[in-house]
Amino acid sequence: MAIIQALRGTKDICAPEIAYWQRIEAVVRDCLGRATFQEIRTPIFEQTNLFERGIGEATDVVSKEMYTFTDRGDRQITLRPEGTAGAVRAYIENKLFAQGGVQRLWYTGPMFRYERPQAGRQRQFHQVGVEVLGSADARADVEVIAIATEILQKLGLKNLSLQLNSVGNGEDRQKYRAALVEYLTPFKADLDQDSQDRLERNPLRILDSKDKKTQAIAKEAPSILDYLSDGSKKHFDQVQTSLTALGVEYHLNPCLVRGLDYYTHTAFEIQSSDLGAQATVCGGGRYDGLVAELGGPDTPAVGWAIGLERLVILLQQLAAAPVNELDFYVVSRGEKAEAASVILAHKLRFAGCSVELDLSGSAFGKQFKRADRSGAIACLVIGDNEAENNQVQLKWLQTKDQQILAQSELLGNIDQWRQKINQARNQA
RNA sequence: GCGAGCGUAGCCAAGUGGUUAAGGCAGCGGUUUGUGGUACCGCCAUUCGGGGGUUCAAGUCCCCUCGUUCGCCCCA
Repeated sequence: MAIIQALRGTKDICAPEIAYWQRIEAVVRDCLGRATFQEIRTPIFEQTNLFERGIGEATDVVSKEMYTFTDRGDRQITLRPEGTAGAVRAYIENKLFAQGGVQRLWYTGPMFRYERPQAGRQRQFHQVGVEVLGSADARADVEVIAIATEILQKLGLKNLSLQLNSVGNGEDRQKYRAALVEYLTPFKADLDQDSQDRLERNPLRILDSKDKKTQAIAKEAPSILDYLSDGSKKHFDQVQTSLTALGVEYHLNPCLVRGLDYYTHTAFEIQSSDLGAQATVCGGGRYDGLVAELGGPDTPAVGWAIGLERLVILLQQLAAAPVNELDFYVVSRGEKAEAASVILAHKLRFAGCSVELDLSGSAFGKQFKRADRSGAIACLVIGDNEAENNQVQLKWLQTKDQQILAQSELLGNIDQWRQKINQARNQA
């Protein structure tokens, strides 16, 4: 009980699981790199102010989920709960807009929200996100959505659905909000408690309540799509037409409302049916007002974030983690032989082989047992005899064939030996 | 912040008030002092997340606490 453990809602990512993370990172880097996105690394904490202004003080994230503290210089500091605000701050502060044209940025790293942990939800979690700044073109929305689907597809994920909506511009939303409140007010007594509370504060969120009675009422509510201005409507039509032309399937969901205040026009989520209650794998949308809100030039933008823990959960359901392929397992016995073993192992690694060296000093029998379990293709044996003659015994673990070689022969023709290793591996 | 379930070895666990806490996997040692995947044998929890209480007697019942899981809320 005296052991110190990781804080609630945080965890260590260890051996078999780490393979999924590395695979995700590789796919993400590849897809975003080819689409000319530049990685940006911003601080993990920022002035509390940034999130209050950017995300919105009334949102749940800001009002009750932030890790906020005062540092030794009396500064109000918050561990970032999401990545967009920091990326936009960096865009403004570094005057990336001065380079002209469109900036395509991506980031990855830990985010922090003080919430009760649950399946697919932690206090420290990780996101990959993209932000395209400086274009109001519907193609930017489409590009970004298409890349998200590409990443998920290349990871082999199934059972995903893209939910799509438009929340219009500020003016559209205000009109719609008034109409919605007008519609809902007569039903107020029939709404669930949370929704009643939200009627004034944040009525749009009532639309995606999980309460059955509320859902039935929300189903008949006026749709935001009927309140879009001509410009908003045209933008959204272009997005939809283009997605269809691309073959990206989507479900129009007028009840989709996102929890951060900065969204305008296109809003979307990619959900999985294999995740339990926290079904959203990727969420994003357009945020044309945020850059100006944070003190930058008026700059339209669109982006998304993917929750990496949730991806890992899905990948784990699909297939076991790949194990590292091992070429050689080196066993040795005796003082001279043991001294030779570490040198041989290192030289083989330097030549490009993967090599595990048995350090146990136990009997050969035990070392062979471990060699067998290591998954290595070949075992290299150095005992007193071999050490005496600068030789090594090479044992093929699958066939049990073995042969004595000069160490110089093995190292001198290592490419040929590696070919044989690969042949043996492919036959297995 | 609210609700429910769970916490026995590194892992999976049996145990539902009564003498010494099953079993399996992994690990270590041996049969086999230079040759593995099988088999057999041995070792591996003075103690059941922590604290308090009830009782002649508690892993087992009660209270508190911590952790964990799932759900609500919210979101990635």
